[in-house]
Amino acid sequence: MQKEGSKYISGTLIAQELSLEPIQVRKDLAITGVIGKPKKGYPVNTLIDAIERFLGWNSMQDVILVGAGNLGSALMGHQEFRLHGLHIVAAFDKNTQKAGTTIHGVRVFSMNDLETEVHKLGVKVAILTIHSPAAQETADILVKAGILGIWNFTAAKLKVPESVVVQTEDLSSGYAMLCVTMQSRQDADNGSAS
Amino acid sequence: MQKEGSKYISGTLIAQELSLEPIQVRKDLAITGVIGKPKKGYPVNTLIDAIERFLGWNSMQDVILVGAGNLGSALMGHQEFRLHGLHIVAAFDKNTQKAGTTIHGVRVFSMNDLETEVHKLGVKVAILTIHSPAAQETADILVKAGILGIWNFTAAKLKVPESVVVQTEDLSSGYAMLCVTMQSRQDADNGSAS
DNA sequence: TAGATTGTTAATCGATTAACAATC
DNA sequence: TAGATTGTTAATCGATTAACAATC
Repeated sequence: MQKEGSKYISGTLIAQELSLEPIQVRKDLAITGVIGKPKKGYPVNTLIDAIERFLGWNSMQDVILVGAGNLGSALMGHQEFRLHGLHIVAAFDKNTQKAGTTIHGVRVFSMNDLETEVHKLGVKVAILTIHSPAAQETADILVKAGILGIWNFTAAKLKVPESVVVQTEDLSSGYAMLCVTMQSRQDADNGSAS
Repeated sequence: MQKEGSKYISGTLIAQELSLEPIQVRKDLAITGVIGKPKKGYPVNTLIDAIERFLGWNSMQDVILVGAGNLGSALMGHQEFRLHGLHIVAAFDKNTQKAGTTIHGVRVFSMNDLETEVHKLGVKVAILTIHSPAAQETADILVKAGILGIWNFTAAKLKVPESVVVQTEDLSSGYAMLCVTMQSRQDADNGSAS
């Protein structure tokens, strides 16, 4: 809508586009504090700004990545993150052979350099893409280094001080969710057919 | 507990281990249908079996992957999936140069072969790891080929028939969640300090 | 003015948590 | 028996949805 030069967009239209109910859209947009005009809708530019600010997409944040394996490397090369304020400035791996190399433009360090680099770079957020069994001990190292937010891609339920925020992205759980939903869908179909 | 030879485990202990409330554990375990013994707890072997069956970890499921880029390749090489019943049997990419190659042991095909291969392999689930802008049209192709479950790693909100299940794993949303939680945590701290 | 759309207040819903009798 | 633990039933909570007056 912004590209098309529209000044306003209605919650009704957004809802239609996203297959949601208008009330859902209005409630969500209320969080941003943007006020709409009855009959016209919400001011497009203001709304985009507010949402981007709310989601933290307006400013780049430097983060580190721990575990430069398959998944870690993929995330370092994931271009879409740039659009959403995420900048990976350094990676760490327990495999000392990787230290000194560069993956998708990101320098890889030894785990021993972690605390020093975190202080030097002043980063507050870490992406955790190591194997699950070593997750807790690595999280402890991150917390000790002063990290305040952990984006956790392992299956481990991390125990951290309450000052530290953990966002877990457990891929296997996501897949299990898909399977369970498909299964219950199928059961429902069979049930109704009998 | 199974390795240690214990026959029973109490919900209280599980809760302690996972930093949950006992009632939460009891409610969740009730879904599996396993019945525990007062004073002793739940039978360990039976419980593990039931949970694995519920989550679909007991049987391997063949799936395809569409979009053999950074993220797609990482998922093909992700060993942990094997433990959770997920087996990627073929990959597809719009880049015809990749067709015929093998990534982490998975054969890559042209998008043109998708429908044929889906029928030949009899797969019902697809992992979608392409760029967001092309997500909807690719989802349409998958649906047309008979796919019933889509594990969606793009930021797009896919529109599919109600017979098809979509599980979206939007990485950027996950990161936004982390940022918003950290922000509100910080605001709360400042608020209490004033 | 008429009607679409907002924002607020109330109602519904589902999930989480609490309470407690049953039981090994 | 005493006490820990389960499973069920009720209460609480937060989020989603509905209803509707305000307004451009």
